[in-house]
Amino acid sequence: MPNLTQLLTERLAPAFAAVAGEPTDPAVRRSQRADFQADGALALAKRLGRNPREIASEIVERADLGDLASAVEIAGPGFINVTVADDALGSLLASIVGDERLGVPPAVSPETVVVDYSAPNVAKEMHVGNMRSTVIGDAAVRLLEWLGHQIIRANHIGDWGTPFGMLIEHLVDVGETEAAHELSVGDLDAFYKAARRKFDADDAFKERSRRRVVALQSGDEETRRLWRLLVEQSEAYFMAVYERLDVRLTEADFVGESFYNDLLDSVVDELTELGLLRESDGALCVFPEGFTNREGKPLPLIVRKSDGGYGYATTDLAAIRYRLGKLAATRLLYVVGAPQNQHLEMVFQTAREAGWLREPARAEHVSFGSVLGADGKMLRTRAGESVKLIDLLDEAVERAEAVVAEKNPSLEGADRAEVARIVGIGAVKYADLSTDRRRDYVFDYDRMLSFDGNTAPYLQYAHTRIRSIFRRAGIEAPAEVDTVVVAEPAERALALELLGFGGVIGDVAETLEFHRLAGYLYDLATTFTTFYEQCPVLKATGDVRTSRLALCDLTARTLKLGLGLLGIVAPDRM
RNA sequence: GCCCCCGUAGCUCAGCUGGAUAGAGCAUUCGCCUCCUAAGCGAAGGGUCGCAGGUUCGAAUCCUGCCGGGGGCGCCA
Repeated sequence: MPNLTQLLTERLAPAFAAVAGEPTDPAVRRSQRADFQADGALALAKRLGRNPREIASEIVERADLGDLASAVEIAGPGFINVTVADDALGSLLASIVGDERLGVPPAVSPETVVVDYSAPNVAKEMHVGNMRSTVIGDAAVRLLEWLGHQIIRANHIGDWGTPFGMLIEHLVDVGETEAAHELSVGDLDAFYKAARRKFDADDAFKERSRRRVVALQSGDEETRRLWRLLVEQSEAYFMAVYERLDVRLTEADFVGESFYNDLLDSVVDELTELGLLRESDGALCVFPEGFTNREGKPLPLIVRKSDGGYGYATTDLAAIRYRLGKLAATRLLYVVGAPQNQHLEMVFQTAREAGWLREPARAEHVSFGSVLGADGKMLRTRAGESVKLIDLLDEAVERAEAVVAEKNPSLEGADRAEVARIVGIGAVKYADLSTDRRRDYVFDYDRMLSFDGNTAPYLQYAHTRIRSIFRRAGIEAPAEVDTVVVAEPAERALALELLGFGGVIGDVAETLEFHRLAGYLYDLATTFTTFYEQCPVLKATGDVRTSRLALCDLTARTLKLGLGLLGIVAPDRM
């Protein structure tokens, strides 16, 4: 069952086409004056050089809205206002009562989508920047998977490059057992910094590190073993953080930079054959169309450094070629911070020029802004260091537990701890997902854990409140209904809101603007509470009671599903 | 110098391909618990949509130029 906006668009489209002489978008949207308004007549009038109200009335005469609309009016300069018939609302809702997918069909043409996200660096702490990538990427994975796409999770961890000479030498100095311990308990920054300190202060160590890089790159077995130890211990730690965060990433999703090592030579070969490489200051570069440097000259993407080594650009090119070729993906999502925008666009453009990236395949930079502290600057500890993600999460859960303990003293022990975890983690994720990802946002525990406003706890609570209706009454939600009664204004408003879910999902699947889904869920929850205040459920009788129960259940399921697609759990009680 | 992102109520944010009197939450003020969880609901006040032009029936939204904030601009990733 398509969503209402789509349904109205389909019904109006023939009339628009007839008047326009060609396919024309009716431009249907929700309205404050009526249920929906179609604004297409105005644009059409401009194009035809005619009076918009006349156009609108011709369209209305021709349009066959059948039983869908109870009133169609022309207002203002030429808006077509549509009031949906109560019977239509009732039967549309009834049709999704028994549907697990709430009326949202799977994608018509499923794609293979690679989602590149999280990407922490080996032997480096996970911080809030990794969190945004992880949380947004996880939401993308959940949503697109639910829509039936084939998802390949790509955790492009930083497991290669010059720092590893230094890290391995430090590992040797500290001793494998001790180093493994340090890394697995999550003291990654200390390990990295110690190595860095020695590297900066000790020339002999620096020299050892350089030789070690060469050994690593030439495949020296002992060096590779030590390297793998570093990677594995770090991965074990990352997995612990992912578990805490409750995201879908698994061990199998670690496909680090090192994975592409063997493919780098062939990337250079292919780019050479294509004539895309040029030598510049000793380095081999691609100069993708449309990018210039500060002198206005073509901007290079350095494919091979003047010392013969490869950098991250080459790895990214190998990865995009691999994903489009070997993995046959048609959609590539790079959930990476905004500063990388130009680099990624250059990689995409190069892939186009190389013929790897062709329609209908597409690559998208799912860009995001920074997490700021209360001072409006990048989030830091009092000591000025970047905040460990795991500490951030622990504090959120701790604060959530205090709030839960205060609000609901009857919840104790393991139950309370579990609710605190769900609320705390949910609050952090929701704060991240509920504002436009491109913008920076201020990290504020008090606001994100508030039960008022557009927060996870508010939505989670709205869900539990509905569940408690059924629990207290000792009844099940109706498995099916013939129709849903929408006599009261609050019932109508809720019905319209519920039927908007599919449209939002489609929109977000395309734009990956998860704050729109968040905003929808918040609107739904507030619309529900109004309904709940004005329309007694358990005290109602007959069909009214049944349909109100159905409205409650549909709301709860929509909230649970919607939050679930954002990676947030909606508990039954809290 | 060039490029990208951002600028909306005191604060934190929405505002979907330009559409009707710019919406929430917090904070402030007022009202509502013999009634399905008051962890809630209702109402009020609060806006030169950074500034100035332009496009048009119509601009927070599109274009141009400024102002302010952040980021990027060749061998780190």
